[in-house]
Amino acid sequence: MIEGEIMELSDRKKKILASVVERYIQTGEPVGSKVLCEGLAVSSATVRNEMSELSEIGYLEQPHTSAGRIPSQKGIRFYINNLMPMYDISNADRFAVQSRFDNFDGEPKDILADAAKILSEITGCAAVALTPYDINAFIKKVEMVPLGSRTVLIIIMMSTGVIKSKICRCDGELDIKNAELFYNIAAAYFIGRSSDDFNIAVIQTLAVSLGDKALMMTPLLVTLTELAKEASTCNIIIDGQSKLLGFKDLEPNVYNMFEQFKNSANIARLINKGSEKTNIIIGRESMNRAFENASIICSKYAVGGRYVGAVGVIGPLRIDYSRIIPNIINISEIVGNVLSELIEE
Amino acid sequence: MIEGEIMELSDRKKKILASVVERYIQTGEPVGSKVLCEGLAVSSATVRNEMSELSEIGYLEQPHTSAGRIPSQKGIRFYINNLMPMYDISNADRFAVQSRFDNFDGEPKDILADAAKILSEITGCAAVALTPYDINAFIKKVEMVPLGSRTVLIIIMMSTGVIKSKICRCDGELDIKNAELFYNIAAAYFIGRSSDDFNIAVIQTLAVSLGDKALMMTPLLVTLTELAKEASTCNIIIDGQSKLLGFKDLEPNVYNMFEQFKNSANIARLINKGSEKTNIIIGRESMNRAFENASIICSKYAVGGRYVGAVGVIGPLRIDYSRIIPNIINISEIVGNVLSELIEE
DNA sequence: TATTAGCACTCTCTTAGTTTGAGTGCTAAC
DNA sequence: GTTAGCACTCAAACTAAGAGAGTGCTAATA
Repeated sequence: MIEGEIMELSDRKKKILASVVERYIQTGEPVGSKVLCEGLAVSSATVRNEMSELSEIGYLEQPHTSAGRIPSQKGIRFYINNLMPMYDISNADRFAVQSRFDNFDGEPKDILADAAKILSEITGCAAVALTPYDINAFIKKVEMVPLGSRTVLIIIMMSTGVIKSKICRCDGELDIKNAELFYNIAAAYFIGRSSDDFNIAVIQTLAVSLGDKALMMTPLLVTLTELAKEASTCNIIIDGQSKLLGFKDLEPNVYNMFEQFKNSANIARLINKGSEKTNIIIGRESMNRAFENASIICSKYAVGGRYVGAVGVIGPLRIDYSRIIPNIINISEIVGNVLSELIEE
Repeated sequence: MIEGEIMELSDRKKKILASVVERYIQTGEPVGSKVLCEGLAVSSATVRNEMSELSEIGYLEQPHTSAGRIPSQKGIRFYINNLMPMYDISNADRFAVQSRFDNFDGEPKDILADAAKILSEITGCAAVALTPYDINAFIKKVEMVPLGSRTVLIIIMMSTGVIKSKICRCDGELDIKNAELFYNIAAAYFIGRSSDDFNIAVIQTLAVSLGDKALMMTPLLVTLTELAKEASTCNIIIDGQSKLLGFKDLEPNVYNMFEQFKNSANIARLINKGSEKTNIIIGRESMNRAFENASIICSKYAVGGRYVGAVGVIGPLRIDYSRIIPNIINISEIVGNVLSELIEE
């Protein structure tokens, strides 16, 4: 065996590696040469020789000398890239999921919460969903609704379909004139712009130009700016976290994983990684200690032809990839379709 | 010792019980007679006799014959009711928390989320907060905002200060006339009423009376009904769940506890239990297996002079009661004040 | 040359036995 | 009522031995 790294594996080695991975995923136990030679027309000794070579090039490893082999993370990666059979999801399953989104009537985050819930149910793992984030998102509509004499609800709608509202308390009476001024300012400075186009400094400049109306308008504009920021940042929704408690492999990291889940930005980066639609992150590939024994499988959804978010599953390394991957892809496509319908009107 | 149950404990027994509870809370280890006799001017044998009697009446228990004593749940209950010193929270601490709510500008659920967060930080345990629930709550205001030609956002504001909004998709163009009709219906049938006053059946009757406008109005009214229901049900907010993973005592139940947290109604019932402002639930008193090894400490907050919700902490039985209780009470009072200010205008 | 049977070897896991130490309960004396 | 003294109990930490699964290596075989 010279230069294992770039060597093309023999068919028999591939078959053995695939068997080890599949058995390991099923049982969680190291796999010995004896059970493997049943499926191949060779003796256990031959299998042992092959396994020993697969160990040398880092695809298999041994928990200890007298145990069978388990696939290394590198081995799982090779299996996924080259050996894993890819079944398509059955039409029955597809429609079962689809039907849960029919007649959907709500905001993007509700759809994504549902998607995460379904995904968690199907997979038995934790599921993550990201709300749409589009670098080109802009404010589509701004509305205000007076709730009390000095309290208004400000509502913002983004081009991504995201809707957010926030209460704002004013320093003075909010009459028709002030409302009109607010709408004019919104139309002139906010609508059609992205949240990157303004910040507190811009608001201050704007406020100065308003003269004696500044005192009245500033809280409203600050709230609007905050809203735009919030509506433009991608939120993460997690469902079924507690299911991770059931996996022994994850036990040493489960607390850290839970802590990571609070760090939306980190998770979003992980889930959105890469430019491919579907992305699988095996253990240490995440470059995050909390997930060193976890697998993250995610699939981006497209709204209006652009990838703006993703849904995914977080589980143990020995997750049932070939069953779960098509399900995640299916849901990401359904979510994309539903969200696309929402904004096109 | 005749009839232990109703016997008044001697001062020495009280002192011993208190010492056992306090030491156990601090260390988590069974407490032996040797360490206890240091604080009392008696020998360990005397302490052993006393402990043996405290065990007989069920205030102490032994993990096994040759271990020290730990307080039983009944023992902890007695300690809390009769022996625990109650310190008041320092002014510095009080103001530190108060300052985090100054200039608060938002919805009740944001305040409660902040309260839960702070409580979880202070206590190192999971914290729960209930959004205001008032059996006498009524709809104070209804608004609608068109977002697209067939999409409107309906907004509801309750007498409790709770604000909710929801998107509704209509079957036809929503012109001024339809909007006016909607506002008229809202004023006539919804505002001033509680969510118990209407349901799908009422809406159907109402729809029939609308004649050819029914098709247009029904989705709006259904959404409004759903909103009223949602805004009237008490939501629970949980923070710091993952902190429970750190407590060994809770380990066997932590998965079940996490599952329970999804059942808002159950948790709400538990947290709102009793008529006292402050409520402590020791283990099995919760009548819920998931919490049989947990303590729940909660304190109700008042809005406009009525208890409408509560904040609380969930942790192990050996939680530091005397430090945590005043903190929970403090936060519940601050939350009540902030929420009361919000609705009075 | 690739494959295989055979066998010594390694290492975990289980079970049983031992020791240690903390802490108790009881008794008899104070 | 209190205490010193002592036998007793039990968990936890070690040790030892045996079983079992699975390996690596070697020499024979096709």
